[in-house]
Amino acid sequence: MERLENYYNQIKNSPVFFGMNDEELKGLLECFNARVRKYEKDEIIIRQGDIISNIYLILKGDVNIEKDSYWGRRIIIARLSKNDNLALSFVGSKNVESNIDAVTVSDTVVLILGYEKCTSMCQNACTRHKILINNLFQILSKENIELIQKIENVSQKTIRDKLLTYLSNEAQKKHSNSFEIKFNRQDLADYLNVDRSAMSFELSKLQKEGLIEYNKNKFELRS
Amino acid sequence: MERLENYYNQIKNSPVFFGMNDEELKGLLECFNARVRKYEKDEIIIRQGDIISNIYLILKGDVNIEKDSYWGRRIIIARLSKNDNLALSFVGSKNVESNIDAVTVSDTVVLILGYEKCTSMCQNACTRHKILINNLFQILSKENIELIQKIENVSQKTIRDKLLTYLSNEAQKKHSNSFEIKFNRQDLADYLNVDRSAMSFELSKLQKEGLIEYNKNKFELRS
DNA sequence: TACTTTTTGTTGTATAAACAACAGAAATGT
DNA sequence: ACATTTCTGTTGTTTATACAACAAAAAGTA
Repeated sequence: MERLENYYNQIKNSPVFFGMNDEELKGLLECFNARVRKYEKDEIIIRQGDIISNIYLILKGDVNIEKDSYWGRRIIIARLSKNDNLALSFVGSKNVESNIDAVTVSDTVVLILGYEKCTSMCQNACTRHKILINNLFQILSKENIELIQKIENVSQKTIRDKLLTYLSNEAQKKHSNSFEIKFNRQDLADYLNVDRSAMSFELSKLQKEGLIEYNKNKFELRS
Repeated sequence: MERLENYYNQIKNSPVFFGMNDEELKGLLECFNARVRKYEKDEIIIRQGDIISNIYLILKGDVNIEKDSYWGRRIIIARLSKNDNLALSFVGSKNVESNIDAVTVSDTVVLILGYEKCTSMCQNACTRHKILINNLFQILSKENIELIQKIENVSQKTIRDKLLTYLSNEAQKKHSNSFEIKFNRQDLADYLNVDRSAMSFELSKLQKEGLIEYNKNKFELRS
């Protein structure tokens, strides 16, 4: 059984609670009926159709945001990890059903906050709530920008362009030409929305041409 | 010259100012140095690389959110219209450059609010500011959900599936099997990320097969 | 260590889409 | 009303990708 206290420092430093002092944070965690929950690999945290009224903060592990298309083809919208939030936009849009699944990729620990209850109780009056909503606004902004970047990735017309766009963006995020990606080949293909084998083929072509080098999940962009 | 007063009622009823009384709204407009600006067709309101510190609210007209890909191919991320906001996520993420263009599709009127100035002045203290940030959080949530839906649209593997997914989503939004879309063919193709002529061909095939009927921009889904 | 399962890379073939070029329709301007 | 421009639909050809089937490598298990 995981205890909240084990993660206290991490929680305190997460973007959700940025700018709060200990007192405010502790008050908030109580007000929100904060609890920690553990999931195993391949468990579903959120399902399409769920109504979300909790804030989910990943404390440990990796989670796929997925969507199953009409004929069961899987689309990976995003890969989230430590300090990321799940389905925050459905907390903001009340009574809107989730249009995504959140599926664990590894053993995962999540902090869950009962958003609804607290906001109706304190009427947004307390300082900590003001800080929180400001933070949530900023977090959602970032998510938004990343979704736009993902749209850019999948909107390239060839597999080659999708790969190069994706890898360049990753290099930029990591501030280095050499970096590790979190996707395995199948997941990357589902993220870029292409066939895995065709993508593998294109990857080795890019390597042969000297544009990139890779070994398993370590990639390097060559000038 | 357009005057703010001409749009006062519309502004009052927009999602940005939802839940405010006249006094709060007027105070806010003043505090934000609200002004109205007119754009002609094909003008660029926001450019990639801009730092955004204003809130933009469309009062009249239509605006494309676009991105130019590496070799000048155009991607349409979204088509916005009356009561929608432009680039709100870049207001939330300070000092992040816009990664999109906002381009008018017709003559357009926009309300501009100097977000930065006001928030630094009033320190989030006033009631109206609390209402505002709550509203912005909800608006951003909706945008987020729509971006995910767009990802679903463009992630279909065939033109046919993209069209059917898009048209079904539109029908659902309009609560009717018969509806009008705002895109012309080229824009729709850029939105779905396919070749226009191939898309035209697929549309008429769908019509011949009896799945849809259309005339110009009016579409009907047949069971 | 040997065995099984999962992941990744390779190839050939069928298929769908991009592209180019054009014609007709619709909209716009004079 | 006419000319001009923009938009839409159609077709043939080229090209890239999905798909299937398999081999090799890596990871996991007994």
